[in-house]
Amino acid sequence: MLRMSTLFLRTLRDDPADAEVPSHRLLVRAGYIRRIAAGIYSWLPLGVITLRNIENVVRQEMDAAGFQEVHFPAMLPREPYEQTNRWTEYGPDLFRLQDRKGTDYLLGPTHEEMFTLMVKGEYSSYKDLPLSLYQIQTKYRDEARPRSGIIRGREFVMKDSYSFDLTDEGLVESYQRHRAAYVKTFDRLGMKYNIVSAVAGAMGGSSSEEFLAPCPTGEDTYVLCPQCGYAANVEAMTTKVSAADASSVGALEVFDSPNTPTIDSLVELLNTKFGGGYTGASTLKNVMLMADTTAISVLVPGDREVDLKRLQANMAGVNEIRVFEEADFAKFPGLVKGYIGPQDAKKNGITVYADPRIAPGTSWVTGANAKDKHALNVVNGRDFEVDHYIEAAQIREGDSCPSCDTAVVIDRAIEIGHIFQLGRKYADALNLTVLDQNGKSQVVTMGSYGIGVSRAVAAIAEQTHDEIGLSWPVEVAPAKVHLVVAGKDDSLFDAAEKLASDLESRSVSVMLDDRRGTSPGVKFKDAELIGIPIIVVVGKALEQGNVEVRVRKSGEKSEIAVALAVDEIVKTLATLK
RNA sequence: CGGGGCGUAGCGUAGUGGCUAGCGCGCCUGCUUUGGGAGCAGGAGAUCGGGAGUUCGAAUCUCCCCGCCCCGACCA
Repeated sequence: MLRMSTLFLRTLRDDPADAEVPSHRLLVRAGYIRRIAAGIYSWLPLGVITLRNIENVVRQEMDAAGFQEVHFPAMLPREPYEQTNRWTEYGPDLFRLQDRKGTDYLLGPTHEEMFTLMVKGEYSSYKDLPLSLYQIQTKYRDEARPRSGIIRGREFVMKDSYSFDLTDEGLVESYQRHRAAYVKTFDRLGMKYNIVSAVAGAMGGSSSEEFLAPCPTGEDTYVLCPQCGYAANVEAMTTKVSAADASSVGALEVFDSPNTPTIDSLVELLNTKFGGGYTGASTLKNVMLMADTTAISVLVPGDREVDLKRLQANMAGVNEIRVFEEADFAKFPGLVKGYIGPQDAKKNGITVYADPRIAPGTSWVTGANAKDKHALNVVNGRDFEVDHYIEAAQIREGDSCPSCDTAVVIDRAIEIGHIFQLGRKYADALNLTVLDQNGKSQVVTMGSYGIGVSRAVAAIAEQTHDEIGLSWPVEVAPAKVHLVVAGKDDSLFDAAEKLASDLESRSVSVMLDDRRGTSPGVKFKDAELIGIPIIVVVGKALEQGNVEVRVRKSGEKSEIAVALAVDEIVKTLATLK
């Protein structure tokens, strides 16, 4: 039982000045967390209990799925990360340190290497597979910009699992088992979430999905189809455009277009010169970029920007994409800034990437590779060639769903889970092999699965709070019942003590506000701020032998005879999520 | 890393060169009060982020440094 008379807790009446998003503001005000440094937080008793509750739900569901818990240190030696090249690849996001002898260590940002090596150390037969291991552990990433309280911290608690299989089919099965376990976990945590397709990215995996908790303060943008349920991270959204028939399009025509540095000014000129009907979407934008050391041009419709994040996510093996600078243009004298078209790309030694919207046979207005000149009727496949099609254009609300053509909606969310099929990258690098039935050595294939446990505290707070405070789902709350003594009479305190122990004997955890001399108003405000799902008031109604039961989320109140209160509360709890 | 903002008691803040750095919340003592952040009286609590400088005099002006927040870049 938590007693407020002695609980290490101080609620704040004012919002902390450094907190902006609701979860951060309320978790600090209600005394769950305190900031220590940018992106680094301490957990006070209420916070620790809440975090543990989430951990336990996660742990129970992992165990129920047959995955086994292990634990690694947070501080790790350099060598394994050297072998997978991540000591270098991870870059400045990796916290590094040295011991007294000058030997390098790191604080683990994720533990693929350690899990791979652990399995390698114990297992060497196909008979031992499949295997899934997990841990709940503190991770460290020196984020360029920690933000939004515990939504993106530099130290955070994560559950990470890894599956080990002999075959690709086995990997798919392990992946599905993790997916199912995640569904159960997030359901129990009372979260709203969408499972969206994600880009596997540099990790080299094939299939990847994210569990996104929708909320306005989320940092991830995703599309959702209201018709068929298609959901994808913006980066993974695909565009379905069919080829056009260009046989009736006239020959390419170059025309004078002075002073048309922008798409708008070009469209205006087109409409004056060639009659109405031209829009930004009629024009073809040529964006020059450096993909590592290669100069590329990316084609998108003139009314859309290139989404560098999407482009990068879809460009395997490229570390850095940046826009052309003056020095780059200087190296390609054939490119006339502001008047670039794909027609001469080959001649200029430029690799052409095009968004799928630039379908074969489509006809465009674009630069003519000469100052103050544009070209009309520039047809893909006839007047220029595309080397690679790639999802590059910015996605908009109303774009059509790739599976059913309905207009999609765009929403924001917090990423709370990510599952993906890693494949053999780490097993290869660290030489994790087992003998198969024929006695032949086979490289193991892996999956990797994460849940942001401390982030889930924030995500749940974001999704469930209201204007007066937090409002936890039953499984997560630091206690199930917040018992408030409203009044000064000893009989009230005695009745509350009795009710509290009766509840606890029925496994209903209680936080008892047994503070003497604290006014009822203060106790009510605190209860609402702290967000325990049921608030029971032992006060003036006791004269009639009643207590008042309030449901935090709905605000419903009812008076119940003390004798019936425990049963009634147990019943009410069962109806709440 | 680029842009913007900020740093005064545990929290929220006032104070643009001049007296002992002010107020609210919280905290301590006493009395009163107890169903919606109580009242009165008394009290404790500050290296004004740090350093250097300008000045008779600096929280306030100048320079350097540190830290924090927001937007963007970045982020399996």
